[in-house]
Amino acid sequence: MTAGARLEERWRGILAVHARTMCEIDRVLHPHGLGASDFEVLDVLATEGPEEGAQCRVQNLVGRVHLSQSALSRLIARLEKDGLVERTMCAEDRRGVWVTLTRRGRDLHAEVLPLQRAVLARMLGDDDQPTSGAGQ
Amino acid sequence: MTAGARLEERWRGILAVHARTMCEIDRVLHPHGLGASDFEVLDVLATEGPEEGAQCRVQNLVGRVHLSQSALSRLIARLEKDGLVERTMCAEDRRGVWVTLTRRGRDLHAEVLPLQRAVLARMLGDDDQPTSGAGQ
DNA sequence: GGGAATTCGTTGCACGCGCACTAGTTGCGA
DNA sequence: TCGCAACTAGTGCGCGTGCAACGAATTCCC
Repeated sequence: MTAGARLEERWRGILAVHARTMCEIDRVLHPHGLGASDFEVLDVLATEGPEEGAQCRVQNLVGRVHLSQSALSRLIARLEKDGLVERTMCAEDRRGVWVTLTRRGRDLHAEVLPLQRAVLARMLGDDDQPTSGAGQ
Repeated sequence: MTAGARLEERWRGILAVHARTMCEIDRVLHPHGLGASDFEVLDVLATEGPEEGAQCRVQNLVGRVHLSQSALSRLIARLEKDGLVERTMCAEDRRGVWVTLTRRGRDLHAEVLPLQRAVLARMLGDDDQPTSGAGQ
């Protein structure tokens, strides 16, 4: 009984932190034409292959971001339209698609990374589970 | 530098737990015609006023669930359409709207609460921050 | 008392998401 | 060699969400 309530409380804390942080990341990234999911993909791409021209399959990305394949597919299409990534056919397995970060995408990621980190520091570093109605 | 990476790691952990738990709650609740947000509202309503006929303003709900007013407004409309809540005019402040849990809504909440708690126990009770690629 | 500013809930609109399905490719066994 | 299952990525569709604008009611302040 108390254990259930404790779990509930913890869950609400996670919900609160997630909502506020996500919302803030969105707000900070929006002026740069990105959403939180967009950044997540860019970040994975930049982390996976720091060197120029590093490639990554869509399938590989699905496991690392919290999106369905369809959502990821469309998101990559938007990113490509904005010139941040490029899609190239995989010669070895013609079903697969290589996704590569363009120079522009890499630069944009480097530009907004500090902003995202600042939000994280502000939201997570301070307190991470305001138990009851602490702040607005 | 390391602090930033640590923050990033923690954030990814929160993201992962949130996504998996939320998704699982959705899956468990869906057969009962509810989504995670629906349950959240029902739960707040049931917690706020355990007694029959307890009322709550929409405005009051906005601060407790992580949704915009517009989303909440439509959600309540859906809940009302399903006969789980009722909207009545507030005589004192005619702008406001009282939201009351119906008998059916209260019963449904009592029915699915254990399911949600079970998911929470399974997702949160076990481990809450898988540092790196621990599980699928 | 009367008009401006504020608050409350709803609605028009566009967009991102997941589910189910499709098209194309590969691997395996008969 | 053929056929079938498994897999990869993309697409049609419906839906829930947030932003901005709106109408209605209230409060403030002169």
